[in-house]
Amino acid sequence: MSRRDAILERAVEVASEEGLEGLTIGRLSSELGLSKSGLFGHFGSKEELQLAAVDAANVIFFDEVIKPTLKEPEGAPRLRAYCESWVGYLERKVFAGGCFFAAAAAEFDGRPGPVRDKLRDGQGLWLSEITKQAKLAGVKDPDQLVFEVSSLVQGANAAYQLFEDEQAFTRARQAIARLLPG
Amino acid sequence: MSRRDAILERAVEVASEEGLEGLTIGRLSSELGLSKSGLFGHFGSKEELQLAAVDAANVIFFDEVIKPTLKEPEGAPRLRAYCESWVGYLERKVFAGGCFFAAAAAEFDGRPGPVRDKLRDGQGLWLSEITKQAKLAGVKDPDQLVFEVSSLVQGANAAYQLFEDEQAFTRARQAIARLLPG
DNA sequence: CCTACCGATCGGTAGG
DNA sequence: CCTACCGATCGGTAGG
Repeated sequence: MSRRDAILERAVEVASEEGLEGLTIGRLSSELGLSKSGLFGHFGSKEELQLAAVDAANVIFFDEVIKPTLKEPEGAPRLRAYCESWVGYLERKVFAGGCFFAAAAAEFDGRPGPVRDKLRDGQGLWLSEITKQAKLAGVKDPDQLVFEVSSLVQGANAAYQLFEDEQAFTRARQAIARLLPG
Repeated sequence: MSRRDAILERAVEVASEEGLEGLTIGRLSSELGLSKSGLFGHFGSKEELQLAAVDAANVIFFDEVIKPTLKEPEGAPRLRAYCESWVGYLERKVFAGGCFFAAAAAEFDGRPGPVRDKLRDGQGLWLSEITKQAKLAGVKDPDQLVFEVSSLVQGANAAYQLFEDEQAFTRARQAIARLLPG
């Protein structure tokens, strides 16, 4: 693992807990025991550091959520696996501060620029992949189903983060089961 | 309207767009044309300003969402009115940056302290009021219903804020209609 | 990768 | 409510 990767590992953790704006160069460098300018040199600007952190979080999401489901056949089984894996990713607390993407989207949805664009594109890609599986599964209104599943997953994350409500994951699973075909 | 109220009106707007941490005393005072220490004197600390902004947002939420529904009889009609009013509040764009509470909760859910506590208590009160109406309406699992409705409303807010998807409000209404009794 | 520095801004205070 | 100030920290640069 390169030094850059080590920085990004810590950056993603900090950002999930305190936001992408809380990712200050001074704080991150002192936590990792290198100078500000040493860290800065790996990225060139704070915005580039934020973009790199989003890329690193996207890789983690792929490894933790998507990759383990790829053995399931496309259509209904894959759709079901995506949903279970997505809730499981929250339940396993992959990021210390809850879903990195929910936190980052809430923080940047009102700030136009490349960070917002990267977040939107990444989440858009994931939602369209679920939609594709819903279509293959013969769901009547795939966009509506994906809106509902996505809302329930986000809702479980928010309920757990604010109320420490562990039941939220079970509630999300129960609601999603009612929506899936079969 | 007192000067303090005028400050809070602007503070709530800024916080919905850029977060409660983006509410800097210097920025807010220059936007409102008074000195930093002049503004500071109304609150005493940044945290007190944030707490006052949450209180102000709670008042707006009550006036915009709850008050107009109080003419409906308790139980199923009130429950239905709460849901419609809650989605309508997003659709009407009461706050410039979307739901103040969703943004603030995402920002503070990882930061223990009085701001987080006030957000959690305010949202808890609202959720328990909806749950009460669901019980009166004879819903079998009121907590589950409220989890789902709340997720769908939050999901619509998030989808609109990140993707500018105006359809999200209709999708939330459609899903909620399937959950409500009658 | 480092030290040493820049101007700007932060939250907050003193004193009036 | 104001001016004037405090130490700390911000993102970023110069130079090695």
